[in-house]
Amino acid sequence: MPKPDRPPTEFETRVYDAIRLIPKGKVTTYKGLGQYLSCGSAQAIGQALKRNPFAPEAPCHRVVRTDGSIGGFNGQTGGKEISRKLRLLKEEGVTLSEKGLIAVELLYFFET
DNA sequence: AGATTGACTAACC
DNA sequence: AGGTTAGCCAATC
Repeated sequence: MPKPDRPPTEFETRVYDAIRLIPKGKVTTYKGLGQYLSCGSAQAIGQALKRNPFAPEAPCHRVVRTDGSIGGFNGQTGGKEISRKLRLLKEEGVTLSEKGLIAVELLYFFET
């Protein structure tokens, strides 16, 4: 309603394409994606992800912050949507603490 | 075309 | 340990 969808830009397409490569049970960070995309701004990545026009096809829930905290989901940085993200990850084998910190050996996909 | 925004980070205080 | 500042960069206003 508020804003009509628009065709994804080239940059966004690259982001979605990248996260699609993340296997189930693994995660990556905004920064890691940034390196893969040669983009020095993780924030720009986050912005691309928040729009996420491709629902489950682009597993944006597998992207977390560099410090291990959960990051955001569906436009929010806390609340209901975040809970959903946590649950999704847990079902995929990524155990998180209730605070959003990853409590297992991190299985980062991208990363140096 | 210029200013602002933001699912980020790192550096400082 | 927690709050602020500064840098980043694509999208949006």
